[in-house]
Amino acid sequence: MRILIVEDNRDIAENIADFLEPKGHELDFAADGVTGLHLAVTRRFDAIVLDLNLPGIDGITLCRKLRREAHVATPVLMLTARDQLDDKLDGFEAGADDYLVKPFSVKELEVRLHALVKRGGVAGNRVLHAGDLEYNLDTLQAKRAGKLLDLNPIQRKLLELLLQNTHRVVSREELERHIWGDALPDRDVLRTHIYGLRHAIDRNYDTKLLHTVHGAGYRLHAA
Amino acid sequence: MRILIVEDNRDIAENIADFLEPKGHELDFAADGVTGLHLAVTRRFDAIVLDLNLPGIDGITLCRKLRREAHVATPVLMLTARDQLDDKLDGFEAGADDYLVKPFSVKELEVRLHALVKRGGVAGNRVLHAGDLEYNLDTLQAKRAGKLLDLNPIQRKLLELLLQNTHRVVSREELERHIWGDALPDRDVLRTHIYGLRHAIDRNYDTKLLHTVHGAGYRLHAA
DNA sequence: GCGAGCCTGTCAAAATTTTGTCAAAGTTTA
DNA sequence: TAAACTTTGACAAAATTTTGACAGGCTCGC
Repeated sequence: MRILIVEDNRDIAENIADFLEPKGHELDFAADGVTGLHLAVTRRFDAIVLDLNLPGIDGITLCRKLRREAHVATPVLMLTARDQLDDKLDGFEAGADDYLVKPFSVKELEVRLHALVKRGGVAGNRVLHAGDLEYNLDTLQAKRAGKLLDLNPIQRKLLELLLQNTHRVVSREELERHIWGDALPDRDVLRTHIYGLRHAIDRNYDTKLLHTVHGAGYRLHAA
Repeated sequence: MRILIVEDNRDIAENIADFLEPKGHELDFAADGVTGLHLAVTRRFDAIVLDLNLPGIDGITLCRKLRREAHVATPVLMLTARDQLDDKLDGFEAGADDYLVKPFSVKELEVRLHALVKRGGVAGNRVLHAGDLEYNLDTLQAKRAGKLLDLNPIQRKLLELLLQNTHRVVSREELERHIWGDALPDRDVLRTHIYGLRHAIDRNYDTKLLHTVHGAGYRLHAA
């Protein structure tokens, strides 16, 4: 599961990480409300763990914004201190789906997250766009002008990163790291994959979307 | 709210009563599983509080019977001891909607009950669909084009997760964790089970529903 | 403006990885 | 014990990734 942890207490965050990451969950962290909100709306998560007390924006406000303004339906689990029991009702009112009282067992957290995701997992449906090109992160389908494109895994990863950065040039190295992590290949394999992606995306269309910026990288944009 | 408390510990039951009854809730009590089950099916409640350890029938069994046999959809909140954390997963699997670890604050119990009822015992949707394929979570029967399919337990779990995510690609790892939890098998057993499920679902039909997304996972969808 | 040297595009064949298939051997359950 | 279920393993098929070789394009110093 992809989980966002919004928690300013480093110890708690680490505790959670130590327990959940070995189990194969992917975690992202935010130490304050603003960062948390930003991550929550720009990326896709299966669940969000939200501390009630945060620097910047407090948890309840964040949750409310998420639901009312950003229309993000990702399940939210709130962390509250024992003496904030009364705030919980507000939490539910703001759109939280569950909560946990500190101190809590990480195991319990995991169980609850599972339950949440199982129950409400429908949310998602994030789609990236650029011109008449779109890419659905859930179905992993890419379309151009409504027509399905046939992409292989590496092409999909390339497209994902490029679409998340349509506003700027993405360097070769960024692309390489996005695909291979730190184990970069020792030859210039990327060239071939860009070639393939370009074919898939632009071959049959007049307006080209994938542009090369010599010496800098690539950029995906209409016009 | 009308609430059924199934709890053999008299002290705990009294505690709950002392807190909730003055607030205007109507409580019924059962001190063992059989009585609890009987009350749960013969009367109407807004929520049921269920101890995991009960004389007669244990909580999980009771819950499962309630959902699978008696088709009662009333929200269930389970009470577990700290060291029964592992049972919780079973609890959710059996159809519980929430749980609380003993010792707990009665106030917290009330908050959770409120949340559960508000959510409307949403659990609802006990039948999952995709195209002309359907799977009933209560009876555990799967049908394609109205015809019963013969599935084994692992195939059912696969189908369940895939149907809960008809819109998106489900990774091999997600599927594996759904079936085996953290004790993943060290060989690629999943392959064989997917093969089996595919046979059961698609073999005799023209439109295939179970699709492989190479390098990413599987996806169940019509068309 | 000119060419050397680097960067990038092109493509097909080879190498590798992933997935499908199925029967037989083990294991659990009724 | 029999029946049902799960795991193992071996091979086939499909798809993807890498390799390598050559061509064209871009930049920069001269």
